[in-house]
Amino acid sequence: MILKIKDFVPEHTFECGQCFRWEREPDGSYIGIANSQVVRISSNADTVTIDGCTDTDFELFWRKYLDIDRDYSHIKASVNVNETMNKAIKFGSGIRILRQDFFEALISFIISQRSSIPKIKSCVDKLCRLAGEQICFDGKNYYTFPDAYKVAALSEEELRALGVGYRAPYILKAAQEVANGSISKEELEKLDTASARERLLRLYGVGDKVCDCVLLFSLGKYDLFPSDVWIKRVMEEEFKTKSAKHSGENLFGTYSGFAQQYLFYWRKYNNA
DNA sequence: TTGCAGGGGTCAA
DNA sequence: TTGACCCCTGCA
Repeated sequence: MILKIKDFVPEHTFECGQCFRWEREPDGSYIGIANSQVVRISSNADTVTIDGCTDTDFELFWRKYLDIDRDYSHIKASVNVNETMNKAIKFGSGIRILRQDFFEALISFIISQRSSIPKIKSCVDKLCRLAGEQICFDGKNYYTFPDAYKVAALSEEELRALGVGYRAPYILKAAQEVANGSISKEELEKLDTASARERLLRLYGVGDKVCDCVLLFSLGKYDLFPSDVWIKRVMEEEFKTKSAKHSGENLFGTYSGFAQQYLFYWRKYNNA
């Protein structure tokens, strides 16, 4: 599958902190797994190649997952409000916000709290190996993210053995609530952003940051501006404000999530 | 080798 | 508003 597309650089999209299951290969391509499918994505100039994906797979899943139909040049123009944003947008010019699975995002971002990206990836990978389904791609084995029933059936001890520490009971309770239907993607999708936040925050172990990441990266609530240490730093340094989330959402409105990703990626990885 | 600080937070007091 | 929390990594 070969696409003509602007504003999509695999490195920017898969390394900007929104996802934990895409790995860079020696040739610069990325292999990842979503929707029980493994694919390899590479790019040059205005062309993106997806290996391991049929036309049907693309239309049914990857088009939406990769946010192919969104006009990012319009978004960039809208959030380019000052010199800082201009630099951040140039630095992460190929970022796209993925539409990830709700349950996977929920558990992954619960795991992410007070943890580094390599550690998060390692824990998520161990969880998938423990409870996911094996898929072979290019001679190697990959594992799907387990569904809520599988995770809910694990014991707290099994989860702790993955290295998630005090987050084990958070993961277990969240999985149980999704498995028994007391919270669902469908329910949250129907709610406006404020109501969806209120509902998701009722989950034990889900605070402001995790909540906003889940809603932004799996349900497309783009008016959220998840605020972590990096965003707080950049908002304080460049925008002279201490209330990062509030200021970001006021400034960027319906495009807050995109602005947040450009700023996060720039502040964390631009060491110039 | 050992010790310690800190990492994409959240809960409870 | 503050301390505790689980585990791992990097660095004296």
